Amino acid sequence: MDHSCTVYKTMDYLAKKWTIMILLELHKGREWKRFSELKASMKDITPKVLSSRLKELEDEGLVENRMDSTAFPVRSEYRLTESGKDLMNVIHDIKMWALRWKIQNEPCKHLDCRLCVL
Amino acid sequence: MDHSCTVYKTMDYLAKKWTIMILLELHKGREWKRFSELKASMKDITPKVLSSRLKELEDEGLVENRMDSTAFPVRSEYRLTESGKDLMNVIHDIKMWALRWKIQNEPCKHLDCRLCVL
DNA sequence: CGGTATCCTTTCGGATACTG
DNA sequence: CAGTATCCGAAAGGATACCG
Repeated sequence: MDHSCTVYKTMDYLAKKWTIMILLELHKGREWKRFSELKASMKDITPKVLSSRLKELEDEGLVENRMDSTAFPVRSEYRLTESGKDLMNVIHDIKMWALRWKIQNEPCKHLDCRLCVL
Repeated sequence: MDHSCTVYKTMDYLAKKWTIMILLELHKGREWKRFSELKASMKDITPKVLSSRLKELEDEGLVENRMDSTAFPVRSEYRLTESGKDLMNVIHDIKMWALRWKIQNEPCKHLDCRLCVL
């Protein structure tokens, strides 16, 4: 397997567990979201996984973080970058493909599919 | 994590190791490709993984198989279905996104990026 | 040829406790 | 609050041998 393939590399982190959901949460509503807020919005995600996904997405340039260390407790927030927002269009294309060819699929349950911001 | 999300489910099998490469191989050149031919074209893939990926893709309706059991040795061939071909457009969109935002990436090495059928 | 069966290593992610 | 550290079980995938 060749990890130099740009498509492969992209899929590789996008498909990790929770990644899409995190992007989705960051895409909804207000820009900046706190760690605890993200955690609360995703039932069952563990802090370890959330932390490591956010770090990966930062490394890939899809997410940016700002921190206020002077505050106590420390305030840390995340949002999508421009490339992150643009990626949501691609994810939308994936959804459209799926709806074109997978009509027999059950609608998503964790979110109302019609309200899904994807 | 909710496995009812159609986007998540799609990403889930697309990002498995070798899947994209297999789709790419099926997308190139002649329609029907033999098992051994696919295997030979992907250095290092094991028969177990190739077999299981092809099965997943068949289950998802992206790939179809035809077999001639009367021949000896048995002749088995695979090709993309219509939805599989359509998915290549989505994969192309992913590539375009990556090229838009990841210009600093090294070009792919396993294939000449400019010749890549994606 | 076109796979399957078996074994084994590595990676992933869940659970939980802890800290500045 | 915003993570990190540790431990653990499950699952993925590589290596290899084998079979109709």
